[in-house]
Amino acid sequence: MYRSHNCGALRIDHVGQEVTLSGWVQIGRDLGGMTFVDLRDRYGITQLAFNMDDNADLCEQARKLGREFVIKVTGIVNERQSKNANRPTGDIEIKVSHLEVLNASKTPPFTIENETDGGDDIRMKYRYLDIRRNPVKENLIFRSNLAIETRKYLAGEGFIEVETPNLIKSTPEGARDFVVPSRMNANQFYALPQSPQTFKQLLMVAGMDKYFQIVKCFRDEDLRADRQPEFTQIDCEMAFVTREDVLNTFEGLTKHLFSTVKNITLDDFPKMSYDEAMRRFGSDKPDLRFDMEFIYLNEQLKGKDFVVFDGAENIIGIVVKGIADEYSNKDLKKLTEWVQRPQIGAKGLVYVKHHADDTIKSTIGKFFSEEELRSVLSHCGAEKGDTLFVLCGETEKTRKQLNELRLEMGRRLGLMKEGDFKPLWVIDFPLLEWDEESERFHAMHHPFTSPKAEDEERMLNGDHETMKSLRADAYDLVINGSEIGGGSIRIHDRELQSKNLDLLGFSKEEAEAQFGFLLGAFEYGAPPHGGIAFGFDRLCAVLNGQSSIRDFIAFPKNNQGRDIMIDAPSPIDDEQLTELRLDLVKQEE
RNA sequence: AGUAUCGUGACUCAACUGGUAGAGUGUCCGACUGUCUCUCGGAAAGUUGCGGGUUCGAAUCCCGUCGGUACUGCCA
Repeated sequence: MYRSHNCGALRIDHVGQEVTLSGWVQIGRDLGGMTFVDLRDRYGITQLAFNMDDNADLCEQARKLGREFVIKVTGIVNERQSKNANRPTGDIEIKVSHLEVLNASKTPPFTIENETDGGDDIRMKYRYLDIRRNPVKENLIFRSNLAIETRKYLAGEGFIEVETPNLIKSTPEGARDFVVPSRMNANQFYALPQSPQTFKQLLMVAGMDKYFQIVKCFRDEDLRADRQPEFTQIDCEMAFVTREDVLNTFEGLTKHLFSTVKNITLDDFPKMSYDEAMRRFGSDKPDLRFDMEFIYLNEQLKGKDFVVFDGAENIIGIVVKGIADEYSNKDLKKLTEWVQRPQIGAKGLVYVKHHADDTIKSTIGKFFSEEELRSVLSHCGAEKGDTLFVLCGETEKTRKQLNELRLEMGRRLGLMKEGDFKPLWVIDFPLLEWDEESERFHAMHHPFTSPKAEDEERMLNGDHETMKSLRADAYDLVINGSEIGGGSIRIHDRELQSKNLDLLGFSKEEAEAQFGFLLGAFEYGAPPHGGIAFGFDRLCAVLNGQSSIRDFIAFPKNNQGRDIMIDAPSPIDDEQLTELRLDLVKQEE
């Protein structure tokens, strides 16, 4: 027997019992006459006590233990003479009578402690040691709880979990596919799924009614802190539903998860159209933890012979509370440079400071009288101490830039408070997106998304401009400015689906070759259906107020998509290549 | 692919912006009978990622390269 209890289990009531514990040596404290060893496992830390007077040999053995040795001990639970209130097991210790080293350990490259993590590269290389650390360990436990509660809730709602294949067919739409050569079918390839999209729709045609799956998805695109090449979705599809049914189900799921895993009760989620989100916040995933809403200032600021404003399509501002006296000219210059960085690309930054002493200072003082500036400030609801920031230019770009500034100011002023959760449904996304480069439409969500019922007629007959204005029955859940997931009501009519593929630039033959199986299925009684998918990794991170999903994944990949620990991807044998009938092209430059 | 930033003992960082590479943690040795980040004494440990260049002199400046991270492009 390796253990009768774990290292987090023993309390004062166990005093007198003989127990056996196994675990890792966290640290030893050698006091000469006696030695204490902290024994750690997933559940906690228990102190082991060795005394020279009781058993000198054993005490000598304990002194020789190094960090991260795996040991097994047997002994009597004793009440401590000096207790440690900081640990759940702090009232007791084990008076060890038997010690066995199950496995020695080299000194780890970084110490297994909450704070003293090494750099990212060394943590990833020794991920199995990193996971021994409390923060990472707890993240993985949190993830597990979230998955278990998701299954509980959806099962309770009558959903069934169906697995879909990982070796599927490559499609040109959307992200790049990871591709797997087929040995048995020479010169042909599977693709790993970017999502189980078509399969879950086929399950609806198959009458499975309410499907879900916690499933790995794969996209061969560049990585970010919140993006991995393989990631996990809570994927779901329902038949005979409207948008409201889908939203209600997943609002219910989200509330359930917050309440069971975080003990937080969420109010009903507000809804906002895509257009409104873009207009008020310049983003399709606005962070509603703070306001700083956009204020449109064409009327107030145009026609005063300031060419920059007069030539702009739109002039938009935000009011930042209470920084007028805090931000020096130098600070504002730095902020201006910040918005001028190529990543944001604003031409300049106009500000109007309303100081606490009621004076006004502005970059556009030359072009506007003080009275005019005061009137603008009051139009914007700015008070003493506030600063109005203004960007101008082409509407879409300006909104995007001002969104970045808004988020930056929110960060600087500490308005993104930990423990504050502001969910939002963004609805009525555009159906199609015009891509200048390829001169064709892309599906904004995906090619199976249904237009809103009232737009269906226009979709069938409209011209190019009409197509740009079509709205889809598509929706995203946004929490604290992070896109948690999205979905749509799907097309279930063969003709409408064909039309949509046609708009997306597929010829009849291409459409048949790529999606024939789905179009065919639609001819055998496809029910109206819709669904949604949540990014599971991102949900874990957002619930914990973190922006990186890596520490919620046991073995994540780095920026280059590499697994540092196992060193993948890697070359393969010539034999394997031959078997797969693959030739490698020499890399040039 | 681009931009920014970082790379210094095992780990985390410092080194006055060009003038003898240091500290904490860890490791090793020794002392210590109630510690719990034990304490105290001592020791070992560095080709400053790599390759060039400028200079009397480079961790520091320049060029290149490799690697980490963040962002942009990209990601229905």
